Amino acid sequence: MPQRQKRDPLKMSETENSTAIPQDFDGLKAIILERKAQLPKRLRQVAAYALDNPDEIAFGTAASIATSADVQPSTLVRFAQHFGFEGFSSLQQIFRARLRERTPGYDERLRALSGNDHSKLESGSIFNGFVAAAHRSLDNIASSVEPEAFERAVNILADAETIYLVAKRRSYPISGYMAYAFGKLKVRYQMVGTAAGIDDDILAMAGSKDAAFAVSFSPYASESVNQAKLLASRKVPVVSLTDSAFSPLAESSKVWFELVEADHAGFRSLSASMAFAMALTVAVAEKRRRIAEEQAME
Amino acid sequence: MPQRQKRDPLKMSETENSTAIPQDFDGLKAIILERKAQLPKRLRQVAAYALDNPDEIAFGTAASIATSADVQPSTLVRFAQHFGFEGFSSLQQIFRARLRERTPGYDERLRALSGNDHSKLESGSIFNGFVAAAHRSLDNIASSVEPEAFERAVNILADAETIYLVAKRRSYPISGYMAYAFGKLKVRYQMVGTAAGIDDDILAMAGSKDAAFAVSFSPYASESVNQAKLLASRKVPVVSLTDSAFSPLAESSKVWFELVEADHAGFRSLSASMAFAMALTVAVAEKRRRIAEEQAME
DNA sequence: GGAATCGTGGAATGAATATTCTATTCTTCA
DNA sequence: TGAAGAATAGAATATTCATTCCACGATTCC
Repeated sequence: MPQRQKRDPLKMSETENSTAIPQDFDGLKAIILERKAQLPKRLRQVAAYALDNPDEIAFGTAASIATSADVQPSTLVRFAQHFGFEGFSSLQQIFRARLRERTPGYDERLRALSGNDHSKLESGSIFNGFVAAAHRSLDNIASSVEPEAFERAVNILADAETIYLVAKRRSYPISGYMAYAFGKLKVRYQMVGTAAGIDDDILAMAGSKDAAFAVSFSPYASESVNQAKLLASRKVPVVSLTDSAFSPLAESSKVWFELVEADHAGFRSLSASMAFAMALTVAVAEKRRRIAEEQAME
Repeated sequence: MPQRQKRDPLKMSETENSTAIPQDFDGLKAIILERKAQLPKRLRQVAAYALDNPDEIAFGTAASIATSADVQPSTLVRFAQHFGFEGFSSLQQIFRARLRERTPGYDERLRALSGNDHSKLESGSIFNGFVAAAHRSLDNIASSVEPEAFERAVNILADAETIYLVAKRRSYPISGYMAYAFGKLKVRYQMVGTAAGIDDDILAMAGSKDAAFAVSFSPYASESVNQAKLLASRKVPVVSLTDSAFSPLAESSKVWFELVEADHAGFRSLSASMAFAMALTVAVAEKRRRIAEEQAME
């Protein structure tokens, strides 16, 4: 990095007026947060980016960071000078020092997970418990979900005109999130079971060109099971996510996944299910994009 | 870093003869140690320096490192090329990546993932990516959520008569799941923003004896932000979950948590958020149970 | 409402950078 | 010993870099 000659000391005093130049990352973060309200538009944009992507600042070049943050390189320099630094490079040193000081040792991780500060407080152990359970759940699906089955599920859903999402109660947030993602990805979908009463009408529109994704964990919501059955009888291919090979959903499904969320104190979170749902959603969208590309080629 | 045109492929094959180019720091370290004995004098000098001062390699320039290691800059380039890299810069990336990935346990998981069957199929890599991202997210919250803040949040919500849940769009599944869990746990709650139009009426019922939990990630839904502001102005304590210190939610919140979900290919799942939400929900319910017990004793 | 200050975008600039090239020194084996 | 090859040092080069500068909008303040 260029180490230019120092600026005129007299001019320096103009900028470093009120507070001292921060010497470490925490100090810098504090000052940025303190002044964030008074910062001009672009500088605030840089501030937000810097605190959200400190690693990028540490390693990137002014040009690359500027592109990522959607700002001019000169804005980065102005930002640094605004906080009393000589230029962008000296600001960058703070971000680099932050990475240097961190001990990337095995010990730290171990302490963070088992014996960290959280366990000192009463609620802390609950927090730790759920984080650990989520880790276990993820380890679980990585091994229990068969790649071939996943591939088949993606193909089924990618070929569908409309994807019907069936989920109730505990599973509902999963389909809710998929609905959100499908919407963003421009994949046509239809949620089943939002408003009471009209479900049958919605399901009546489903045909063999469509597909469905059903989620239900024990104790299985009878509605979801029945709706999956109904769809299967109408030749709509069903992909399902459930927690047991004996799930009533399995019989109605062309492909189904067994996903057991690890629990903490009897409560299960949805961490692994969410990762699975997102993977499936994106994989389907990606597959569709590729199909569309191939068709455009012809 | 200068990205020159590729070298002559024929000349390339001279260098990258036997083994593949290492992709991570551990692999590089192994190869260096393996070949260290056969290395020429200056290259061995560089090898020793590199393994002893990895941070210097990560942050320094070729010139500065060369001076420290008492070597010519060109020697660094030759060293990098000796191990199959295109130049010094690409070797440096390895050292930088090492600092970026703060979690040592994560490396193993990633390698375990990329080595399993999933990577053979096209959709498999997407699946792996999201599982890995979820792991990273969980590692993140374990260190970024302060136990004291968590404790305060639990206290606020446990003392509330009714808990108002504020979330839109991407965050909606989180509050949806909390609503489900609160219902099972017999904690009085009220979702905000389900049916259009009546939100203001619902919020009008909230008072200082209640509390709110708001979730919003960038790009922040203006509705959520406004509703949190409104609640705060009505003396309703607000606990919030968001992804940046710059989140507009932070201003209105008594306690707020910064939780950045790791992304895969630009898509973020909700795995860590779900674990957090569940931990908070159960911790609140647990706290309430204890309060109720204490009152019963009197 | 006009002047003045501040913030911004974008091109210009020279310093610094990684890399290549070549002359020289050091090994190695006949 | 002496030639052939590898390894090295150091200058040369093209590129990239952070920074500066200036013109143009946007605010703010009389």
